[in-house]
Amino acid sequence: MSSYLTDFNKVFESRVRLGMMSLLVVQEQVDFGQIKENLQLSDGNLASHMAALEKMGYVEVRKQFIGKKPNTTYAITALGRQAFVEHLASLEKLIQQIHP
Amino acid sequence: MSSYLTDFNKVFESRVRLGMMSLLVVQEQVDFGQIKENLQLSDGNLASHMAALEKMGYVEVRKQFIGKKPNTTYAITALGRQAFVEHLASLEKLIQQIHP
DNA sequence: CATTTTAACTTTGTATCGCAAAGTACTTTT
DNA sequence: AAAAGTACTTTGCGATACAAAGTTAAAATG
Repeated sequence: MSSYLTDFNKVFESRVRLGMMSLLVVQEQVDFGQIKENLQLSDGNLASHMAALEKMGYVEVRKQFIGKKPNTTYAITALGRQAFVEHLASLEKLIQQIHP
Repeated sequence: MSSYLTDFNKVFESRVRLGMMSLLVVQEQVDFGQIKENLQLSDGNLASHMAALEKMGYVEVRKQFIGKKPNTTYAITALGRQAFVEHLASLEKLIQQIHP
């Protein structure tokens, strides 16, 4: 397989996880509600896709209380940032190869 | 969902189909063997992913004999080229938004 | 002529995925 | 006490991905 394809990260082949990482890479803290609204996901779907990113070590969870309400925020890890940036670089490379 | 994500084409969310379209968009004729070798696919996997692209009208099949051997080549359609270029444009847009 | 090979599939079986809906736990608001 | 909010987990089901094996038809080989 050509290198620019093997470089793609399997975990980012999902529209939902791509969207999550896109939010997390530009904003250091994103909470459950923001992600849910922005990506229009059900609670369960959000949780399971986010769990996949956590499992890879790409995302960290922070649980806190805001006032009296529980609040879950997510943050990208250094590893996650690196992996995502590399994935985007591979995409860019593919695009370059196709219409330089 | 943010627009740059809804614009993604579901059929191109697969590494294999992305690879196929990448080959087809730069080379007008690509045959079964070339694709198989380039993407390292089993016959069956190749055929079924290609069938998905055909079903969308993105790819055309051309069967012929080269000498005495049967030969199947694939070619991108105008529709396929358009869809793929739009998909790449959405990816590019995402990348731009993330690190302009 | 019979067997094997080649090309390109199709079928089958299995494992994984994606998603909605429902259920859970704990707390707060009413 | 009951209802609602937050963040899940579980369940169930249809779709997907893949390898492996089976199929078809012609060609090459013995």
